[in-house]
Amino acid sequence: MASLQSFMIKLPCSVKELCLDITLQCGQSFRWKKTPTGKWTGMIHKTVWTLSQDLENIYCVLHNYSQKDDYEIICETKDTLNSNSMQEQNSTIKGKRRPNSKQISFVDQKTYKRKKQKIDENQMCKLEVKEEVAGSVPVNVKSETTFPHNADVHNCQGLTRRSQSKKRPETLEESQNTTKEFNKDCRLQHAGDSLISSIKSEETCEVFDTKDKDNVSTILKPVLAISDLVDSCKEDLKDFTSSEYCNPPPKILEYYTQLLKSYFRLDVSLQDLYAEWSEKDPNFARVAPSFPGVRMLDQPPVENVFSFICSSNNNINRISQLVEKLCIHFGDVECEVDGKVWHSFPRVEQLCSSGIEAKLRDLGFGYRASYISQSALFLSSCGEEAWLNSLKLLPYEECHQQLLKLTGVGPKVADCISLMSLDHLGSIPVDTHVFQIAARDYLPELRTCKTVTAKVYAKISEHFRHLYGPYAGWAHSVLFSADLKKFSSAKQKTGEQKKEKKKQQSKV
DNA sequence: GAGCTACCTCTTGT
DNA sequence: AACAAGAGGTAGC
Repeated sequence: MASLQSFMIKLPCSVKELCLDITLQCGQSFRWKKTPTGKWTGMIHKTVWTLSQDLENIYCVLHNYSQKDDYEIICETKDTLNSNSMQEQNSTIKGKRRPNSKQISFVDQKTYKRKKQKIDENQMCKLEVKEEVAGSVPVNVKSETTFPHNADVHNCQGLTRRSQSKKRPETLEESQNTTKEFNKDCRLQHAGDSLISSIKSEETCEVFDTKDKDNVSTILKPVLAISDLVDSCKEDLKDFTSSEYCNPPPKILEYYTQLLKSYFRLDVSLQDLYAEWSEKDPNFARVAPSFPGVRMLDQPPVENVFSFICSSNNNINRISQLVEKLCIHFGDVECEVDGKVWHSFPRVEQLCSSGIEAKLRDLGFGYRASYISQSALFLSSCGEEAWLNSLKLLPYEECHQQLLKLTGVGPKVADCISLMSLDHLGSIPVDTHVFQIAARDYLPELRTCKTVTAKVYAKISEHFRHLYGPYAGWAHSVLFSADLKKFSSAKQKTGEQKKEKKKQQSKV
């Protein structure tokens, strides 16, 4: 394995805009693992990250950064990033990206890894060029102190920002000062030490009152273990002063920052959308405060296709196990983090090998084994990821129809893929949960239906699309998260259910 | 075309 | 302990 380095990117992003704890375990993505310290480790395309957050920022540590990537990233993204930002400007209204905008996916830019293998032989020559491109930044020197780059590229529209961007330090002394300054800045400014200690008791979660009365209290109430959040933040402050991180050139930071922003779709202002949906739907308004920052990820389509083929008749835990098996047995080794080896999600060609169906059956995929092997062959014949990406340009209905050609992909899975990796943000995947929610809270006439037939499916998805508009799929995921069993403790602690619990306890 | 059922395996509930 | 039901469905009849 090439020598790999780590660095950290701090993304200014309110927990109201992105809540990792909900977003990463509400069944969109199956590869994020929560560490004992409450952080999240997982992969974004071929990069391995550990993420944590406090109320105002997301801290992202990249584990498998290789300086060998520099040259290609700098050269290949120079144009695409520019064209992307231009497209973003063109397609942005009041901090929101227009749904179905024909934006070039970040995934398309990430083919550099494969190309990288081809030019590895010429690496030395390339690296020399790289230094010229990168300018005066000493990419090969591991700095004594790390500077958390809070560059302008981090500026997300519609997101709250604590600190303004700072000038990059020129000398070691400057760097140290800036680091100190940054650490000071990075602390929970609204929450003093007394708050940090008091916040650990559960009661104070309800009255999380700070100088910022911008309803932080109502947001973070029950669903998050706030003490965990604060603990993890404290730990990150320690991490920032660590010398284990390298100091990559600004272009590289820009590239990876863009990768993160793209993955989390941070160009969309969630708070605006929540307000809009709450106005349209009292039920949403009731549920939303306990489930802030539930955001649709922009995931690699190939990974999504096979992950959701595994999802049929399975719960999230088991889907995660199956996806993990796919990666371990057919993907490439990327790096090791805290003793765990991370594998990339297999490419289509890796899922086309002979005898794969039998192997998958042995691994416990059951009847999904043949779906996976057939779909892999189909994708291989029609252009793999490029074909999937081309579906972004089609109207939603056509995209949906095309996806149904894949064996093992029915209406629900097709909608998951459309919504989570093909930019069709109005797609509503109707599963048993959504069916139950719809019958219970929106369409009582469905209560007599035993199963989700095509007719019922269409009725439910159209209802939600009409109710919520172009980002209906995002709103649906909030309702879906609120209904998930794993978050039921959050619901229990809210409102009347909490009172009922107390009553019952006092009776005993 | 609408509706029913088998399908793999694992977890959860009784 | 043993068994049934259900799990973010789909294909085939």
